Amino acid sequence: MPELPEVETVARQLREGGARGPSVIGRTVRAVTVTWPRHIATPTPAELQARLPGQTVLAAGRRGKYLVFTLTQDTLLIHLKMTGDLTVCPSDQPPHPHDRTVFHFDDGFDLRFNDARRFGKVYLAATAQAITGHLGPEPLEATFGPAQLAHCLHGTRRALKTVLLDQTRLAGVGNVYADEALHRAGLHPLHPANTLTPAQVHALWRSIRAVLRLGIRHNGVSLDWAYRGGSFQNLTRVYGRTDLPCQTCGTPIRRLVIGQRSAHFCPVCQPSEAT
DNA sequence: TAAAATGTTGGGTA
DNA sequence: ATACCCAACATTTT
Repeated sequence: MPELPEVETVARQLREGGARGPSVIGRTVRAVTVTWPRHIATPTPAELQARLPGQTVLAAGRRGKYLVFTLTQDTLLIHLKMTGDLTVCPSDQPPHPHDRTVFHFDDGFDLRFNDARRFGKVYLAATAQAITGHLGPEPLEATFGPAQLAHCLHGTRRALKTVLLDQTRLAGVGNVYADEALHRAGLHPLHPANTLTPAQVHALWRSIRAVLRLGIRHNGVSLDWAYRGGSFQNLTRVYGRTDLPCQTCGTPIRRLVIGQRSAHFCPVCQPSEAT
């Protein structure tokens, strides 16, 4: 369940306690079970299992689509990729079918990383920066204004949709929220990124922030078995609505494949400028 | 059965 | 050197 609002929802729930179990803050790792070694991106599984015990969780947050846990010595980062989810529960609770990496705390609770597709990754590093240093700016930061978005779009003729998904240009936006933001801004997903007028950049900036905030308010998007607990899927205007009427103008929503990802848009509200 | 699904990365090509 | 495309990762669901 991977985009910024979904990751933000998980981070908040793990920090404050909630739908994913009690808070992780203040708990100390006793041991780590690794059932799928390739889940551990860095360091080696053995080294991770040696370094984590004894470290206490001091903070839980998010950078882009990475969950960031600040520990006593190191920083633990988790990327949920397509199907990952995290929950805190008593250690004696029976495991779920796709539990992969389990962090056992010394107080009888576990932090369980469930991941059907096994694309998720665990990182342990001295600083978060070592793992997230390549990411672009955070779209919801107070300092992220239209000028910062213009910089993200600068110097490439690639499709807007492709650039919005490029985490090194802008962190956190994924397939659902990119489509929704482009629809609200009235921009075609294939529009070349470096040809927007200042007014269009401003509209896109507002749309991105509005859509991400709305997603967070609704705890993200629930998609079948992969992620549960959110309701934003009921509010999408184009994503997953192929052939259904545009809620603005009634025209059937169309679907294109751009950069191996589906792009949903309204051909009337989001006209293609070129040719 | 074929197709598609929220994401990234690394290699090859132009 | 840079920009960009595409296969690969592994599983489930429709």
